[in-house]
Amino acid sequence: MAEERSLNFIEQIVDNDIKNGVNSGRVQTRFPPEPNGYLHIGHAKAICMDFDIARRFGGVCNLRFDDTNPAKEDTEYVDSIMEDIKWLGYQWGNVYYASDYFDQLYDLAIRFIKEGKAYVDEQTAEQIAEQKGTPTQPGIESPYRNRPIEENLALFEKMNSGEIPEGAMVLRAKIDMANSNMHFRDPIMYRIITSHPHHRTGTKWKAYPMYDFAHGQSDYFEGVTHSICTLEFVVHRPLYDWFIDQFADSDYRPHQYEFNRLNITYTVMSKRKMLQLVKEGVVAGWDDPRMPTICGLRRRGYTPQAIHDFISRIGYTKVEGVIDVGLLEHCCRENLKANTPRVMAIMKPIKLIVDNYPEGQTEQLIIENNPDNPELGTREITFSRELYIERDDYMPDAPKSFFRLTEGREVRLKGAYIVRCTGADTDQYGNVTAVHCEFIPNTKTGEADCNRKVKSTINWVNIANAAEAQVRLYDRLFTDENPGIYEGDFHDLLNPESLQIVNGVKVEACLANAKPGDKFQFQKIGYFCVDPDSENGKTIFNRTVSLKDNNYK
RNA sequence: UGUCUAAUGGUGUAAUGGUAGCACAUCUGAUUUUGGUUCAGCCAGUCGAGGUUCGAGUCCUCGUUAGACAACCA
Repeated sequence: MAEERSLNFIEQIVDNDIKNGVNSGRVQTRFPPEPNGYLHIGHAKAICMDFDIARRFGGVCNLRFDDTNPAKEDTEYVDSIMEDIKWLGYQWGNVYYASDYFDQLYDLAIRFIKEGKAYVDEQTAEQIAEQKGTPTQPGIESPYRNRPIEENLALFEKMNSGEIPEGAMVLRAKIDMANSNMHFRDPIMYRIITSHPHHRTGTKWKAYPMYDFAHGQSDYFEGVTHSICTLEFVVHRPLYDWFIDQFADSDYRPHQYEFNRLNITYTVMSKRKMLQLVKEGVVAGWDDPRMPTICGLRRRGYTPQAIHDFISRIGYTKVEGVIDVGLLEHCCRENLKANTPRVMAIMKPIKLIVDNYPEGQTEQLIIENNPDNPELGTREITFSRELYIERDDYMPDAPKSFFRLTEGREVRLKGAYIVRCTGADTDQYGNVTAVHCEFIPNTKTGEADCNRKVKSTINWVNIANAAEAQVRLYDRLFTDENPGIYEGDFHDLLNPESLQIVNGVKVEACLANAKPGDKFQFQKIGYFCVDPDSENGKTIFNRTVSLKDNNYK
């Protein structure tokens, strides 16, 4: 690659840190998902950042599950997260869990108490919230703030032994109730959770650390140098640094950097809303092809390459914006274009009878799988007197701008003859039941008259050996460009036509053997991927993305 | 009426004090055995006002606008 894109702002920081010998010039990152949902394309952006920084600067990226809230977390998610990261093409150095550090964090909390930097508060959540103040008003101190150290120690131990019920007490850092940064107003370090066992430690612990008391410490324990996250954590950074400064015993420090999270038009990128869509059955599951989850995109037919291309094009900055979903689709087409066979599928079939082609006769034609990529080879298709074509490819009394079949007009049947339309049969209601045509001899590829000019080439499949398929046409889940910021109920914005199922689609015989995950271009229609729901004899195709919009239709 | 973060074509991003460039989208024309692709072209931008400088998108000041933050979530 001759042209090298410029470094993004975080890569520049890492580059400078190495030059300046910060943390001995070491680079260590981590991807820290909470195992409480499936990864989505926003996570993919973070994954690419964390892993690519490590790869590019000769460091390591570890996987760390931020599992400090047993009420929300589950091993189901751990497994899917690992699968999705691997699918994107990355391999972590080590797998860590924040829960691995529960002992260390507990000891650290005790140290904070002993140093007079933490206290047990037994007010209700509401009282604590009230005393927190507002951004423009300082908070007020808890009446328990100056409890003797020995009492704090004893109560904290009880918080974790099960003697104190959930919600009755918390451990708070004693910092500054008037700080302009709300996160410094005596943040909660530990809370009690007894209603849900932890997915790894079971019921061993009753008190669990909060994010702010766990994340930075975990980074420190592991030796992370660059702790990269999204912009909403900017306000947490001073606290991240503060906690570490209280106990760090060397010059080494992890540093947090933040980039803009990914928003895409016509979709939501919040785990909470996605979970809601799944639970309410609005979509069929986390891997529903309409979901922006990694597994959803995979099932939809997106490739890791397409996702990487997309991520590299959108870049990393500190500006919050919304990416046009059209860019994602562009990257997908771009990747699939040369890598998928192009086949013929007829969505709304109507019979085409070639009246001057002998009844009972067939011929095998050789057709390229992808004219843009000869490596994909060729295949055989069967031509005969009776074919299926798209109903929309015939129009009686068509205007001049219609390039396809109408009485007297000629089109090419893709990979076969040029035919002239001679008319159509209609039923008693005037509906077209079959189209008639005559083929023009010597117009097949390579034959004498093959260069005869026609306005259009249309798709067809042979009736006798066509395979039948179900096609699932997916569209955007929301009708609004930015459903994420809609103030009302987001159900209002759901697109009722986000899934359209088409049965009775006629496809080339060769597709009868297609396997889940196989990808094709249905010529003139779009890119399709075989769905795992397919059964023997009933192939289901998901539309990954349509071809760019036609001028006509 | 707090703190923090940011502001470059419609959208996303680059230019690291020295020619404002790229991509997507839109539109136009050519090519095409996909009304796809490809190729060529058009349109279109530094939030505002001062200042520093030979020179400012970039540095400084003051505005304006937008977003984040007041979970026992992460």
